[in-house]
Amino acid sequence: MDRGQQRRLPIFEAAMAVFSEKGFEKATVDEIAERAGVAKGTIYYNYGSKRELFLSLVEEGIKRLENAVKKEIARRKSIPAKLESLITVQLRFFDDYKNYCKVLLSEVWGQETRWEETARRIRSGYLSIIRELIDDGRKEGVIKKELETATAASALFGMVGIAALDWFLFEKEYPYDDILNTLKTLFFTGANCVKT
Amino acid sequence: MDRGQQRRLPIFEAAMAVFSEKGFEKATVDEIAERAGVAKGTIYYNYGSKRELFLSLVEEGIKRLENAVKKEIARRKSIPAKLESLITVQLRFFDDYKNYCKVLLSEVWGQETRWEETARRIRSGYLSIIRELIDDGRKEGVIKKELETATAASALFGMVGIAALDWFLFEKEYPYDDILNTLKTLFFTGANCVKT
Amino acid sequence: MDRGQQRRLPIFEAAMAVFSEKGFEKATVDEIAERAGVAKGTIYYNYGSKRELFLSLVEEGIKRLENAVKKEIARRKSIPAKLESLITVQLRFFDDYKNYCKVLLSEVWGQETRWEETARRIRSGYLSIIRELIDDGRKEGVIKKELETATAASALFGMVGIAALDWFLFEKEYPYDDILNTLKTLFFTGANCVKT
Amino acid sequence: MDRGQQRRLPIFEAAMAVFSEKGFEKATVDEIAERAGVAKGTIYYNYGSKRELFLSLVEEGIKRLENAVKKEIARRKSIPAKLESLITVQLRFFDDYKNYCKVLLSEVWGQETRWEETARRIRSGYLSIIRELIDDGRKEGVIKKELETATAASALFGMVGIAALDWFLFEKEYPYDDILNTLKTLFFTGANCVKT
DNA sequence: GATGAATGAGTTTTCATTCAT
DNA sequence: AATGAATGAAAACTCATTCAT
Repeated sequence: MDRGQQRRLPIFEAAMAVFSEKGFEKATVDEIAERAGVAKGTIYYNYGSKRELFLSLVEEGIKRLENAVKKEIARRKSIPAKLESLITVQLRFFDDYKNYCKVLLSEVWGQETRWEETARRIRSGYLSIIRELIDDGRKEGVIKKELETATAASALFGMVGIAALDWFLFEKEYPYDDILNTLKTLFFTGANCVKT
Repeated sequence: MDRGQQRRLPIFEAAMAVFSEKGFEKATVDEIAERAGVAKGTIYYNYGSKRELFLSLVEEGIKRLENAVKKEIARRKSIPAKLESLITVQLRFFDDYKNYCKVLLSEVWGQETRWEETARRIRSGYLSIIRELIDDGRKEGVIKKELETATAASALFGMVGIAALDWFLFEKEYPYDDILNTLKTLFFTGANCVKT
Repeated sequence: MDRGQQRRLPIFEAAMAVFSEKGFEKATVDEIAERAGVAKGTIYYNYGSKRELFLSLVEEGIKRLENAVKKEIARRKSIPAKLESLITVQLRFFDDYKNYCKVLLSEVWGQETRWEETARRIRSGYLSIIRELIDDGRKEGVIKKELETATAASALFGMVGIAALDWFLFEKEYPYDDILNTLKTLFFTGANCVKT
Repeated sequence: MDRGQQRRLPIFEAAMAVFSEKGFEKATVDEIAERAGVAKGTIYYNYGSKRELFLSLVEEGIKRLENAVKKEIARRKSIPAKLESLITVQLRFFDDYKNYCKVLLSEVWGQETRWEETARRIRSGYLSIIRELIDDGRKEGVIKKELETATAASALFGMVGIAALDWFLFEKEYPYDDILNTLKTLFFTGANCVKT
């Protein structure tokens, strides 16, 4: 949402809806225009091209996720506490912006050739937040040294993201808190029972 | 590969290549035909439509993953050992079929409306293997009871899948074995250091 | 330049530049406005339409050519002297207004259906000046009677115009005066050597 | 007319008609398709793009003109006779292919930026034939030495071309032979009466 | 069985023009 | 008088699919 033009908001929201329902290719500018209640030309007047509209959407979303995460992390002292709120925030974000996350995963994570630069920026932007936390944790001795940082970061993102999507999109039988707890337990202490 | 027609194999492989490079929409039947070294009509003769070709590809792939996993799992006795080989096999599969996995993630996971039935089948097909293992493990007392089964299954799939994709597609600086070990450690014992 | 509005001049000049660079169709009102440093609406306020702007440009140009030619012609007494200065003036005009002449040739001479009335007026306006001179010359016995007047007029316009364009747009290796002399020699005494 | 596909000919001819009536920009592929009696896709199947279709038209035309001229020139012995038949052939060509010539002049001569390479090739291709003749004539002493070759060549092309166009497109009151004679007389002996 | 020329519905994009301010 | 955001008709081009050979 770069500037305050009132025309951009409805377009932005219609675009989010259509892109997440249809994917980038199947989404048509006609439909976005119709849902936004503006003429097709207005979209081009404001965004230049379908691709630009899409990218501005993606950028905006990731910015929101990063901000939300950074804000929460700053509040916590210990690394584990920071990682815990990262899980909480990412899960909530995936819930709040289901559609956006679907788009993110399917278009941007999937077809790196087409969104090359944007994809790379998004990935490294968000993942490096996680990576830094894990790295700091390893140095402080609260995170296992034997974990390879980058892999652990991707894994954390993946476990939260995929679990969230599967839950939001397909199964809803068990409560939200169960997911959150399961993910935290899994990440911090693993699946194995501690032998006593 | 339904039957043994020699025409189908080159088409199948060309399709895999093109779909994974371009995604379903951007891939053209013309290009698949050219790479397969057959005429465009031949594709329609053998597969009926672009969509059918794509779906047969997806089905075949998931069948291979399921078979590989089931075979390895059958060899192991204990649940943890079975889960360990599941991680190994899935990681290897993502490495062997990077392109296919990219397609899987971006097209099938992303746009459930369009591939609805197929997507659902794939997800529940593969995920239910994991779920069963986890469930059995909980009953046997080797997997933590407090984990919600479906979430843990999705999380396992997601951590392995996303870590694998990030590694294969973007960063390759650290050895394959590090990933494998990191993922196993993470899943079984978590990231936290054990206090002594 | 119909009236003295200061807004019209910059638009007029920007339009000349853009039309001659891009041609009528490829030229956009947006670009003309930008180069003129006015808002798009201002162009419509002053000229009504893109077409009107273009035509006013064309009219103005041809008026200038006609005036220049008529003024010089009036200074000379003999028909040959008048024709000689017509060649000189037309050549200079094509040099001074290269861009305009390009537009004239490509848009107005080419597509008579679209500018019908204007094209006809321009052609007959300027050509009839030449025709009259040739006709008078024939009557006076200084121009060959066997020449068909209209053809000779067109030919004179064409030889000067095309030679000028080719020189201004493509080759510049030989001096301006050579062209002028060559054209005069050619028109008055022809290419053949006089047998002695 | 590269190959013998029967579909290309009607498209080629419809394109010639539409381009010469409307000019390159105003001509629509839809209209060409309709007039050719084929589907729009067929045009793209055969020519790749509107631009390519146009250029293939232009190339083909200039090839025909060059061939016609070269053939006639080869038949004559003396330079003046060769130049005379050049005039004859060019005039006839402009008559036979009025529409093509209109396109040639208005699009290719006019907007050199857009057809750059093609325009340059056409111009130098045909003009260099004329230039060589004039150069040879100067060396042999049958063409006036004081004429600058390139200018004389452009002038000859221009006088024949513009006179032809003006006649074919606007005035038809006087017979074809008058034009031919007028042009020959003008080029070889000039407009001035020989003083006796 | 295989082919590839032909099709036409569907998409993105452009841009002259309008009109409320 | 001047502006520029908004419009929507029009155009180039793509490509899955068909079908005569």
